[in-house]
Amino acid sequence: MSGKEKVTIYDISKKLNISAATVSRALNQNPKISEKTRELVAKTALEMNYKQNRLAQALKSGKTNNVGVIVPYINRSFFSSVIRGIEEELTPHGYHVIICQSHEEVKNEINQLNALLNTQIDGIFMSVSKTTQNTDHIKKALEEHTPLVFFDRKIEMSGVSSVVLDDFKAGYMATEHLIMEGCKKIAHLSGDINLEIYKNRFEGYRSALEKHGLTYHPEHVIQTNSKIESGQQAVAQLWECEEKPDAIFSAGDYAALGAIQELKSRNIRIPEDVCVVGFSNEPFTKYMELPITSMDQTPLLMGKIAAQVFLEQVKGNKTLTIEKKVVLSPELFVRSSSGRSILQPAEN
Amino acid sequence: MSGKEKVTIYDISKKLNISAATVSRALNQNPKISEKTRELVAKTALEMNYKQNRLAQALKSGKTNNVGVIVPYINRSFFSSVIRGIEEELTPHGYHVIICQSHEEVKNEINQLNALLNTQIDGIFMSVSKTTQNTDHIKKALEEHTPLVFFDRKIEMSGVSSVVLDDFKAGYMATEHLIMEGCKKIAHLSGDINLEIYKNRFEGYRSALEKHGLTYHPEHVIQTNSKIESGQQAVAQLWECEEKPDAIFSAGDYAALGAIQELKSRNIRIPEDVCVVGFSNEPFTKYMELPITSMDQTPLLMGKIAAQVFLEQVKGNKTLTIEKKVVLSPELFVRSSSGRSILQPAEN
DNA sequence: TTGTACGCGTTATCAA
DNA sequence: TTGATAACGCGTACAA
Repeated sequence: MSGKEKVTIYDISKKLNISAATVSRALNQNPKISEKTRELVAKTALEMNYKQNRLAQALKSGKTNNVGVIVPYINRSFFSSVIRGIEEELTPHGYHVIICQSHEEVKNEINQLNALLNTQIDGIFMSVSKTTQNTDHIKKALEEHTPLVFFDRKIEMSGVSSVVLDDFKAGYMATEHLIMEGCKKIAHLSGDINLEIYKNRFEGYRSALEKHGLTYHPEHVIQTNSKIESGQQAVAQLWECEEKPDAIFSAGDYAALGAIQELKSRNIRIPEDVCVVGFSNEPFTKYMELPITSMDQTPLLMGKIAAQVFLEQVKGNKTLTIEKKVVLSPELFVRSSSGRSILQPAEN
Repeated sequence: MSGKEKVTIYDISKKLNISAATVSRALNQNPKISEKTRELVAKTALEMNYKQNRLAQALKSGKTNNVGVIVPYINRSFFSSVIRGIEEELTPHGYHVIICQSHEEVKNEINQLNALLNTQIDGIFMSVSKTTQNTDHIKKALEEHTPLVFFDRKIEMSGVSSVVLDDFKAGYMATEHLIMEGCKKIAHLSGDINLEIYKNRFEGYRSALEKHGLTYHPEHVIQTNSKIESGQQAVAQLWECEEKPDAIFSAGDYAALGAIQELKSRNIRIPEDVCVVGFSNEPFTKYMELPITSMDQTPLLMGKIAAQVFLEQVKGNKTLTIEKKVVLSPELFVRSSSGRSILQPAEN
């Protein structure tokens, strides 16, 4: 009903016969303004349906109050939960979160990153794509002095903060759990070893084997991607070995699911004959008829901490860049796919 | 290495001893500029690592080249696929997509909507939250003359375009499929009837029953939410009826999953004793040991069409608002949970 | 306590 | 073909 065209502080100032500066000050709770005018302006602004033009404000102040998040996919439970964590922490501080997907393609990652920088974002949170080898685009971004926080999948560079999972520990814990369940020949479905996280999970697996005096069989380690099919193929390949595994620790839930499907089709009992552990604690792992044991990465916490690191960075002295590396501990949710000792199905 | 501070067209103009206006024109492929200066400017801009300040440009032009998408949750396969569709269609036109979540809360929906409008977005795509009854915030948004396109969950208002699924048809198809499989007593797990989509699915269900001469039992319709538990409870409730159902058409996949879990725990065979059909074609439906028949909402297409509707709107005459209502046809993926006649498990 | 004037980076209009 | 200048909407030193 009220105004069709955008109303500015100038319109308000004309109506009230005061200067635009006064209106601006009144609206921004500037202390040196009379209570009377402040109220009058507030009232009039409301009446005229005034909306602050954040573009102009941002252009002036150099701050947009927007932060960008770049993730491979938004529909992975892990990533969407991290985003949720960032949102929850940043919203009270007036920040708005812009979400971008790289779809695991560096090309998109570069585009999204540049788009965000061009839009004059106040900070960037990112988890690099699997195909990111060259890091020039990230180095260039750093030159712009936009705070950058890596989470989960980081790239090692000085001056950049990161919040990641202790993937080594996670790999170690998962493997040790399988050993405790009595497994002796534990196979590992690894992810792309180019990514630190998968390398660390693998190292943790290997270390646990060693610690417990189990021999490491290189042919029991199969590289998979996050697809169900690759888990199926991995099992097919593993069962060609003369030494068949009695457990599988998968670095991803989807591959674990595929492995389970393939094992079942071969009439191998789970967990009696083979125990399976996945990674990420995707919701479906607990929905399954045979719920899958999985490693939780505490994504909500990861997002919140990443946001806190960012806030410290912008609140602090701008000229000095602080580098903060946070490492979170994983949590194993033991379910029927590996819980031989569990009598009743777990609640989680 | 190059520049620490932001370089502007003014810096370039000083370096080349030409006016900033000329630089701007050269950069914007303005026809009345000599080829020589154009190249010179382009080269210098690159050298100086010039980046256009989109904020300033947006302030000037009134266009940000950003569009906003508001969905209840980003980690639902359906919504993330729609977003993907919008992205694919809009990226080639230079638009960038800002994603927001309402978490099914009107309060958040209002906040996100206002935040987007304040950021001077060029258009908004939205799927309203379940709790949205009052539509004042949307009406207010319309007054700002920002193109708005509803998808999936719309609110009926004149002058607003929408792209939705033919939910009546979907409900009808699902039910008819069950009838074809020989089911006579089909129960329905409905969603929140306040939302048009769920109401239409229910109407479709009812219409199919009628068409095929089956009696409608009100006690066979249970309202559920999108949680697994509500599906379990619904079955518990249904099996208290004297007339036990021999099929279940659920308006959501999660409720369908819960229903299946409960049926199994009661040793009821699927699909022999009871057939189950879900809705949304969430990925997990085909991962299950017993894959679930589900209705696909062609989300990718829905996103693309919504984007096209938006493009038509901004390309066309601004003063006249066009209203376009697109209705898409659903597609049923028949799987083991209802496919009695299927001998081999379906591929999809 | 309030007003004046300027700048943020860009583009568009008018002259030259 | 190019230059000078105003304008987009806001915030803020400086002056009053």
